[in-house]
Amino acid sequence: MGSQMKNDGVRSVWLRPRRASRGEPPLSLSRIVDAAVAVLDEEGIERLTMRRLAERLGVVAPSLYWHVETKHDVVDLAVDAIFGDLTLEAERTSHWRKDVTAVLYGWRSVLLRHPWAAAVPARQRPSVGPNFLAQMEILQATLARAGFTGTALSAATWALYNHVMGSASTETALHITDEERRVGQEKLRSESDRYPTLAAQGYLYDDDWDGAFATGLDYLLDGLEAQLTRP
Amino acid sequence: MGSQMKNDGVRSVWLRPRRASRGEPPLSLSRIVDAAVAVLDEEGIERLTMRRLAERLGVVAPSLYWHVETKHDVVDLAVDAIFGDLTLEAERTSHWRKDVTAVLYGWRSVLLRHPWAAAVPARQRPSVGPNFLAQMEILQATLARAGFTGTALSAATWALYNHVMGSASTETALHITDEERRVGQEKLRSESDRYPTLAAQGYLYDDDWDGAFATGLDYLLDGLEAQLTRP
DNA sequence: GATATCCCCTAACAATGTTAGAGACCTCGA
DNA sequence: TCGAGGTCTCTAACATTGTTAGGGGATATC
Repeated sequence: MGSQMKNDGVRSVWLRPRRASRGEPPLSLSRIVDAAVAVLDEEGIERLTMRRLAERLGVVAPSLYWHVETKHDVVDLAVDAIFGDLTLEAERTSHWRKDVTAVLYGWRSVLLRHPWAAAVPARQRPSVGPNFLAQMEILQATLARAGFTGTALSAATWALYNHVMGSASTETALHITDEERRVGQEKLRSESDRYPTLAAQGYLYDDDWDGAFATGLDYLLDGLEAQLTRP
Repeated sequence: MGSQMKNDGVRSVWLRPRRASRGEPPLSLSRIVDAAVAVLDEEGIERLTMRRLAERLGVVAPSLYWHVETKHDVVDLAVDAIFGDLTLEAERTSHWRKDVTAVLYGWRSVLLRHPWAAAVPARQRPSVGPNFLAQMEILQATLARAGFTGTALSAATWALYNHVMGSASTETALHITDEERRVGQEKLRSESDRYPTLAAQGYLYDDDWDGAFATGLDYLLDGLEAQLTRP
């Protein structure tokens, strides 16, 4: 019954951690964001708590609110931070397909390295941090250079965005244990009269996500290319 | 300060709602799911709580746990339920593109009518309820009939799935007030040196989501068609 | 040396998902 | 008719969460 915070109240001054022995302050926005990314990577998004985050920084939860307005801010900042690892130099070869592909594979690598990230835009709000906007700029500039304009450009951008984000998010959300997969397969097969195609095809077991991503992307790019050469 | 649940404790037996005057029991799985969909539609996903859900059913929260194991179950069931409105009869015209398009627009209409739904698969787990599986079966059967097999079939299915889900989820997550949009536009324009293409293009303001969805889908289908006619 | 500002602290709050366990009601066999 | 068991809802409580109110120490500024 409420036994977990009692001793904190009695903690004597001598044992209290002295304000960060020297130099750098214990807290700063960038330290918070770095710690948040670490927690998210190691423990997943549903384990990211203001208290856990604070603990990792040697601080208590309310202290974070001096630097941050809300927990959503932390997550938004974390998402944007991981896109900061990507290059800002768009490739500019003579093959726009290659250039676009390079950008998107960069995104994908980020999203797979930080499996919690793909779901965030759907969860609260599409990212509009500087790092992500920079990536969007690169993508759209590449497409514009390829010849897309107006609504075609907009549609192409969103289609590619959705493919990358959607693939990563379903893939990471579907990371299921082999056991669960076996059970699901069993169940699907037992109802193969209702789902004949799914059962035959092995829906959800085939886990060649990289292949599915690449092939799907090729479909999309084929369609985009056709749009360019046609009208 | 804690004034909203106090009178419940004193509520006399006479005022206590008598076990559903007659006939149907107050609770059942399907009544719970229906109520959940209603709450989600009216108040959004972050306002769906077990207590609110229970209240709508004239019941208290713990009672729900007799029928349901966890809140995730409720949401999963709600997602599957709304796909139950769709037809189970796949169209079988001679144009597979039309048939596929019909299926996907059905999905889209469901997701737009229930704007909370698109984010759920990313949030917790892709839907594998019977209604949604039935829709997947229809889609994949249609594609199979069109000539796709093996990994191509799988990639096509996921690409289309991601396009529909991704579009709906970014679109609903991005439903921003005009004010927010204006501010964002302002900011982007003020940094147009950093994001020249985005600023020129009007990234995030152009809100012709239907157009973007349709055009993007056409790109994808063009690519798929090319794949079919080629080897 | 006083004052203000910055930054972290303790304490507490309301809200949430969920569990433990009591008891009302119904069914059914003896 | 009685009682046992099952079905379902209740009250009570818990731990955990995001967040706020406000105290107070350190540091800079005059």
